[in-house]
Amino acid sequence: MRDRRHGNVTKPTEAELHILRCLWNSGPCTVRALCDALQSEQKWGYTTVLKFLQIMSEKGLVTRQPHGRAHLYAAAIDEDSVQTEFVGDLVKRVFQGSTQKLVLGALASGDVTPQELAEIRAIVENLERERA
Amino acid sequence: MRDRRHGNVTKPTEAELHILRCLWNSGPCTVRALCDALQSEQKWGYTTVLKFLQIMSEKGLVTRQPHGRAHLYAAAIDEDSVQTEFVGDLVKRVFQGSTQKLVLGALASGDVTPQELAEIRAIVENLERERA
DNA sequence: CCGTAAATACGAAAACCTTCGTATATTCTA
DNA sequence: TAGAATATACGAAGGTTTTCGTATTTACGG
Repeated sequence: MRDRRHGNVTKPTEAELHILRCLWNSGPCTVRALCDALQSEQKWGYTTVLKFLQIMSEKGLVTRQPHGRAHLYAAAIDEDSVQTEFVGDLVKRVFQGSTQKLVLGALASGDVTPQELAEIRAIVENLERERA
Repeated sequence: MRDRRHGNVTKPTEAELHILRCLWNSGPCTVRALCDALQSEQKWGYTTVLKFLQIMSEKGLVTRQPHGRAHLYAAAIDEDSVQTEFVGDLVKRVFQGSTQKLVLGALASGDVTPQELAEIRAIVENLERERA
């Protein structure tokens, strides 16, 4: 098994992210169920999805267990870890290491609703209080 | 010329980012100057860097103009655009469209200094004021 | 028990990215 | 001016990702 691990988690590819998102949202699925669930965003054939799952299984991104004649696949890593990893990567690669710049960029680039802004402010204030 | 444009900007690859970072920091460079400047982070051969620049030129990521016997290459897109694009992409791909979650993730994952926190809070407050 | 449908395994083609090697053109310089 | 540097152009090898096609196995219905 190839091992591209860097810190602790393998960074999923684009296709793998699609599948993981589905698994995170829907919980463990069979290949068929995944295909159906993905129907709206991806027009993948059955064997394509299966292949991805096999690869992801090898990489340790999903687990699988028998379920009748088929298998149930489940995400083996949680969404937060992946998010944290991608953020860290992005900060290093395009924000020259500055998390602050990333946050600024996100706020600037964005469609952040007033409610979200308020929530973000709350979080920041919380962090500041915690660290005081 | 291949065209992978999605919104308006072509998303640079890993190697391309290294080069762009250099160009953003140093301004227009010859291939040789780039090689030297990259020496610390990348051990690329001359022709490798040249090849990247040729590809990037085709993609519209850099411009070039004659300069003596050689050429001067310059970034054709600014850092902010690229940062914005990558953030937007990340939000869509791993934060299910929520900029807020990205910001939260960044703050959580991170080594953000107290000063940076304060600056971020200021920005948020500013945005809130602007929108009020 | 047999054939049909559904699931899995295997392998491979095409695209993209990284990385050079080599060949060619251009320019100093001794 | 001939040879040595230096630049550029071209092409190709090797790795990863995406995407299926086909072949094989498994299970159920008649």
